[in-house]
Amino acid sequence: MSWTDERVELLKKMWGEGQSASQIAKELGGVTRNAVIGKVHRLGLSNRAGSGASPAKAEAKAKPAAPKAEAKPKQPQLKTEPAIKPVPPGQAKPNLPARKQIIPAGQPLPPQPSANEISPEALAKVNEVEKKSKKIGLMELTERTCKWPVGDPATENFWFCGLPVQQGKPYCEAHVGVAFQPMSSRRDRRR
DNA sequence: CCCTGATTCGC
DNA sequence: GCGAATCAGG
Repeated sequence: MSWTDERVELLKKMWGEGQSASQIAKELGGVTRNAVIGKVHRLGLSNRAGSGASPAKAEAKAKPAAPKAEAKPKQPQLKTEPAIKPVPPGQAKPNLPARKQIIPAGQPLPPQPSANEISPEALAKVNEVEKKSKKIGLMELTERTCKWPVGDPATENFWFCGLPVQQGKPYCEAHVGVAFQPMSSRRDRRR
């Protein structure tokens, strides 16, 4: 892949938005984050690195509007999540919405408002992932392992997903998908 | 271990 | 110019 104008523009845009190099690379496709970083540097879009060096770099842009107001974008990953509706993984084995209300043997779920609609895609994904889950035990849980419980805690066949978590989240990507939902739009997922 | 950007240097 | 490898940090 080459750096076409469009790709460079997208790069600039995303970088300006504080997106990480890996995210940009992922979006662009065909390039690694290294490529993105390299390009960023060549474009002179370098960030103010706080590597202890004197950041006496004053950026003087004659730009009318500089939409950059991050105090210290050390971890720009933390974007303000839109309102989310956490769905506690009460039911160890996510079942299809055949029977709506399921009372798990373990802990009683807090009164679920009603709608428990999870996108079929997400559910399907979970089912697939479940096969590949590491099936780790409670002891093996770390900060980076998906803590989604599978099975009945009261029985032998109980484990945790254990796949790499999505950064910042307690679950892997698939399980994040069913645990967190955008407030208003359960419909349409990008990608 | 996961991630981040920064830099180098052969291509 | 490009980007993998490496470096330095969280």
